[in-house]
Amino acid sequence: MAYRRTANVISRMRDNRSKILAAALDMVAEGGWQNAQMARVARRAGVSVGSVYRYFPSKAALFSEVLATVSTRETGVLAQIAETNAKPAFRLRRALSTFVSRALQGRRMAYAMIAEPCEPGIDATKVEWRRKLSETFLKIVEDGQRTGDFYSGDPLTATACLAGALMEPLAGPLAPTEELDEVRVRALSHEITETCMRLVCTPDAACEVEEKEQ
Amino acid sequence: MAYRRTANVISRMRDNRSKILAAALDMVAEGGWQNAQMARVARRAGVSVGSVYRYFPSKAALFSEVLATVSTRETGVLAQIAETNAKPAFRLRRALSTFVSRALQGRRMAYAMIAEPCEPGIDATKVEWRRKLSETFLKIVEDGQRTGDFYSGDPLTATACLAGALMEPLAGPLAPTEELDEVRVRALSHEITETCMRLVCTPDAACEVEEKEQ
Amino acid sequence: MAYRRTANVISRMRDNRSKILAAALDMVAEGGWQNAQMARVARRAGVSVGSVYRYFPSKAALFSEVLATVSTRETGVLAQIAETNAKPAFRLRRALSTFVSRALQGRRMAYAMIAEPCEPGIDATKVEWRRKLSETFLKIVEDGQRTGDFYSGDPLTATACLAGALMEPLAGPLAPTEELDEVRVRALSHEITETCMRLVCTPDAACEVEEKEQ
Amino acid sequence: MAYRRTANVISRMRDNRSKILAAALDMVAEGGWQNAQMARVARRAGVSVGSVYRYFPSKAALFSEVLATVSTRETGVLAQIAETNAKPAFRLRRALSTFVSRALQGRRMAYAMIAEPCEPGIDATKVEWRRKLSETFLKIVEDGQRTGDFYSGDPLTATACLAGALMEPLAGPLAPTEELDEVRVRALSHEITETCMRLVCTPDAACEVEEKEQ
DNA sequence: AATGAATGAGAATTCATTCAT
DNA sequence: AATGAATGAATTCTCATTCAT
Repeated sequence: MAYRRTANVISRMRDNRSKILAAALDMVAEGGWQNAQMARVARRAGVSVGSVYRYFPSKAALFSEVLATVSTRETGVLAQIAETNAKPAFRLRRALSTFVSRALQGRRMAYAMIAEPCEPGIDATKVEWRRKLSETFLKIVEDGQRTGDFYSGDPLTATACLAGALMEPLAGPLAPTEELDEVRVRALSHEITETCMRLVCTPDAACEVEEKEQ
Repeated sequence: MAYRRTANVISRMRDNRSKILAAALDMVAEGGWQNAQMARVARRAGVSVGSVYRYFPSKAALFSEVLATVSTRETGVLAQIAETNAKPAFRLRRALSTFVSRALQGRRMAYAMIAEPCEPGIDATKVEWRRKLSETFLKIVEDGQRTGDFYSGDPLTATACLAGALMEPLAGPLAPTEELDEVRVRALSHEITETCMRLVCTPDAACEVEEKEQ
Repeated sequence: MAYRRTANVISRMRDNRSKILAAALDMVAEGGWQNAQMARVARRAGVSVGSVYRYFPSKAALFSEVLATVSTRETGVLAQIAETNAKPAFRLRRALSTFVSRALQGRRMAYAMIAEPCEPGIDATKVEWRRKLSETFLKIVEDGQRTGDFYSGDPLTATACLAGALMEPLAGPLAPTEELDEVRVRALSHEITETCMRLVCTPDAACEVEEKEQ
Repeated sequence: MAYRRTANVISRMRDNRSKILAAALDMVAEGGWQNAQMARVARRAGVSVGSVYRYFPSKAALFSEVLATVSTRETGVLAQIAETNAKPAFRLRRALSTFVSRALQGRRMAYAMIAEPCEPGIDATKVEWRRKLSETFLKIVEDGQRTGDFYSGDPLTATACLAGALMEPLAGPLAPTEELDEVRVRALSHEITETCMRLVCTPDAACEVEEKEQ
């Protein structure tokens, strides 16, 4: 009995923690960082404000975790691509276009992650997320440098540039006010991907891949 | 007499407006957007809160102007480089490394301009600053495409990528917590510049320039 | 246990809301709309400013409710009289004199309700109060028109005129600066009532009633 | 020379005072009491803020005078009617309908004078204006009582009631949000006038007059 | 007499966090 | 463990009035 009760309590706790985190994530996904007040999160999660503070020591901690969650999800998708055995240029192109496509879907959240100002306290985690995103490209870049398909040079700088070059041209189009049709999305996606490719990939290697893709 | 009186009043007014703007700019340069409260700005400028509102209709307006001032200053420097008659690749390399160097000096301000979240009301101007920065590279990129030194493709995407690739690898090092020595600054500067070059510039054209530079 | 706890909390909440409302009402009753600052209300109610905002979304909302409370109280008294089975003229006279008497007691509040300017945000409710006051007379007037004791004509205009004719001669005497003795109060009350009677009631019907009253 | 200079100065002073007063009046006539800030008045009058304070010791003083000006203008029109030799009931009806018509033209100003909350400091003058309006009817009422056309009773109360009965039903229709067409204006005007007549005028006397008017 | 820049007290409102129950 | 009422510091913005020039 005692054991089961404990188990229930723990699982209820897990539940609450998850519910709160999910609620917070949803709010950001819908209204960005501005939407994010502790009381609202609590209400949305169906718990009290006090409970939010039981599981998260502060607002910054909660939303940092939200950011980290999304960060992990997105970099996870890219990491899978990075671990393939395909040619580095192929993997890179795939990773880049995947990032752009996913951003242009979940737009509001992507905007929050990429361009929207957030609470100063969450800031550090945002930097971390950008670092992680860079890192995701690291394996691909290193592989490419090894095969000679990619330029040599400090791979950390290269990947950071990659991340920036990927996000910056998205900032405008992701803005909540912007209207995006299917055609524009495709064009944007292609253009950004190809431009970013050049950042690390020699023209020859890049071309070769394109042929293979077809 | 009347003339001088008027002149004095006007110059005092100019003074005050400038003093307020300068104070606001200094505060951002020292403590980022977080430092930015109207009352503090007033005190620092040596005027009353009301006077701040005489010259700037709102907090957002004041700090937008701060942002615009820095933006104009920085893009101005780059624009001068862009208008040179040198080879596009040369101009580009010069512009890129100038941007990085200047950022790594005024670090706190650069961090505010590049990575730190700001008030939503100021955000619009921040977007504008990023757009202007992209635009600064536009002339160079178009020239380079014309001469064939640069890759073809949508120049607007290319310049946005350029801006992102330039700023992103700076975000980490600029963070107020980071320690930077002379050596690291140089390495960083060189590495970022060369990586960004590749985004738009064919390897041949890029090399050629390097020789010329020496 | 749990039940009692909940009950206590709820009753405490009711208490606080009431305390705040009561405090706000008292302040108006003592110093009119000028006395009405959120911080002062909070202090007087013995709660924090934040608590005031927990129960009332804005200053306008709080004081609108104050106004509505008084409005309901006063029109309630009159409505009871209106629903009597007595002759319309009798009911009307009774309602009018009751209104005047009550106003000449709670003078400061009556002044606030009748003559003192209030914040524009509260104004809508003040208009509503005047409308309600008119409406209170509506049943009596319609009954009187049916029995032929009252003049015919648009009853809505008649009741509005009635309300105005009732309040206007009170505005001066209610002014906080004015001194009122018992005699003057009586005379005023009688005079106003009888004058207002004539607005809707034919002389014959009015007289008849007077006899009955004695 | 000196004399003429003085004369000029004085006339310029008169000019300025008038200009300021006129500007203030216009502002109220256009946007009500809310529109009324000293700086705006100054700008509109084409003088400096300081000059406004040269001629009017305070905001309350300025706008009290605005109120008094309009008050005088309106009561003046009514006073002329009151001084006629026509039958009291005729004069009264004429005065009442004139008041209503004029109000339904200059609506914004009428709203400010009758229904809109104003600055507390102007309050006293507003009471005064209402008193003056009452007083305007005094001569007519006294004449009517003398001829026996009007009911007897305290004429001061009667006239105050008259003023209230006249203004109250106007408060709603004058609201800046309300739409008024020609038909409604006529109906309103007639209804209010006739209802107010009954306040002081016996039915017989009132009828007689109507015939004469035709 | 005129100017208008400067003043600064005040007022409303927000929301992360705490803690008694 | 859960609740959610209470807290109150912090911040922006307004505008009548003053006074040096």
